[in-house]
Amino acid sequence: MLPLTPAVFHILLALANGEKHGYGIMQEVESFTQGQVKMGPGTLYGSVKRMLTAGLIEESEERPDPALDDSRRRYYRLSSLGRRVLHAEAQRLSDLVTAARARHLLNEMP
Amino acid sequence: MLPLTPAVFHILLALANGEKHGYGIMQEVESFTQGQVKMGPGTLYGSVKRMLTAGLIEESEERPDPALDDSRRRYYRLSSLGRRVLHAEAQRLSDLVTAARARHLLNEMP
DNA sequence: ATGGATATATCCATTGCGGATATATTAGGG
DNA sequence: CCCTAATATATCCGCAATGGATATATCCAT
Repeated sequence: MLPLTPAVFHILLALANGEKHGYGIMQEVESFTQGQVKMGPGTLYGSVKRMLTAGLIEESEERPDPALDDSRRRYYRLSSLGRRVLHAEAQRLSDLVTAARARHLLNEMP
Repeated sequence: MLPLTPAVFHILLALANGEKHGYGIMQEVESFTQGQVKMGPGTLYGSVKRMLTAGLIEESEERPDPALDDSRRRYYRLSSLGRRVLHAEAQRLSDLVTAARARHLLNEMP
């Protein structure tokens, strides 16, 4: 299942903080990457559909305070599989970063 | 230009240690990832061709000691652009790892 | 000399990306 | 109240990347 595509990894990472709706994921990814990664709707909703099929995420039926809600929204959360996959991918990336650091390709420890 | 595909990143990382030939890159990626990432010839040579076009790598004319050489081999090295791109991608990944760690998705510092 | 590993190359089906487009709803200003 | 912009989801489609299959040639050890 690994490596994950950047889109899938960003979506999982955004959901690790708690459930979110599609558009919210898009915004969080853009703000997190300071606008460097702009996920268009095709990528977002296409990825979400594939991730639902793969069992990485689940649609949540819980709605927040109706005053803050929007009836159009569909909320998603990590599945336990999704959390495990995210963990494994983060570990894989961490190993890559360590290797890059060993090759003097990075500034010192964050 | 970022994010890089896993194949391109692995190739750049393998070349950061010094110039290598295609097959050697394949072996290094497989051993580095403990067999988790197996880069087939289609991916390797296809990626190399694209990376030459993009100016990330250059073919090297220098041959090692003829006793250790193999006339079929084609050696590649990082270009200065390739090194800068690799640096930027490593930094990007490092930021992702930091974010993952903040979300308690990783074991402590390596 | 023969076979297996080494080495490069191309083809192609499948998949993922991402811009364009469409449509509906919500919120806010005039 | 109305109109617009932002929000929100969804699909289509061209393009690029992946990776297995295939092909071919060379090197090395037995």
